[in-house]
Amino acid sequence: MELHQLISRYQLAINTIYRGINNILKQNVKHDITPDQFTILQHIHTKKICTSTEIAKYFSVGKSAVTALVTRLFDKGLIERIRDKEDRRIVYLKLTEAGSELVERTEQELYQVIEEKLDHFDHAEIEGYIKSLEKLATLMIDIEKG
Amino acid sequence: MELHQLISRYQLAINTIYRGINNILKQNVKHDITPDQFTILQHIHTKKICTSTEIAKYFSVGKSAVTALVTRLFDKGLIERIRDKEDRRIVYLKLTEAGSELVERTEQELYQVIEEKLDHFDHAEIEGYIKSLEKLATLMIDIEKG
DNA sequence: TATAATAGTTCATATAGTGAACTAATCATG
DNA sequence: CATGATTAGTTCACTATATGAACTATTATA
Repeated sequence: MELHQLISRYQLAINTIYRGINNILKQNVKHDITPDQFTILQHIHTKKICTSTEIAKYFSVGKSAVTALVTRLFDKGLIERIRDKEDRRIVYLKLTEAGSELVERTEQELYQVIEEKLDHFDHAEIEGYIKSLEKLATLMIDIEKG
Repeated sequence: MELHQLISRYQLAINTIYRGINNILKQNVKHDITPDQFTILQHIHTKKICTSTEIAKYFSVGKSAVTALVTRLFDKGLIERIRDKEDRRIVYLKLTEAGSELVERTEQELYQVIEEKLDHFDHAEIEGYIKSLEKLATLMIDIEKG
């Protein structure tokens, strides 16, 4: 099997999967925010607290894009900006009570939808696929570093 | 293993992988087009010929978004619009000579970059991951249908 | 033939991205 | 310790992509 062909199959598969997930997000992330905004909220939620620069690096976008996005979420009352007292350049981002609730409620809704859909399939088989995915993710990180 | 936890791991892995690919695209798709535009060109290239409506359905976006994107590609001389003679509502989209060349050249460049990176890893192992990915893609299509 | 449906475009508007120029704060070195 | 470099974040002008409603033109159908 040629690497060339593998890459092409890989690209097709990953696009199909990603489109599928994105559709599930589009159809189920309600509450007046976009899928992108939800992704950022989710990121802050798992990190508890973080900065714009961290988000920009993690998602590989410019800092100005993050400022704009964060401002929209701030205006909706979903995150707060807290200045560091030691280093006053840094602004920490943290979910507000409303933001946490929104993330948790939406995750629950998403899980319910996905679980219903996955219930017809063999769980052990699915777990196998996901382990492969995780190894691929590790490989991707290795590739990006070196 | 709970489904809930599996989904969460899945989401993290797929995001990592997708971000990685997107970065490779961003860094390597030159030639004055965006990654989104390249994706559409690639789609038309594999289909040989298709319509705006097909693209809109495939990528789950509105027809007006496709019109805008196609217009940009048309203005760059990368695709042509051909009216159906039987049904004059339909406009077929096809790559121009320049468009085909751009897709093929860019794919070659991408493959070269990725192959270099993958060369340090076990090919059989990678093939296993990709087979898992493909099964997951099939599962995703099943989920979307039913 | 009148009415539905379909393919695609146009328009107003919102979101998300870039990169350059900027402010403010901190670091680092001669 | 002063000055220059670096860092964090914002602002601005601009572009790309997305939505949905209203529209034109064409074809299908009852």
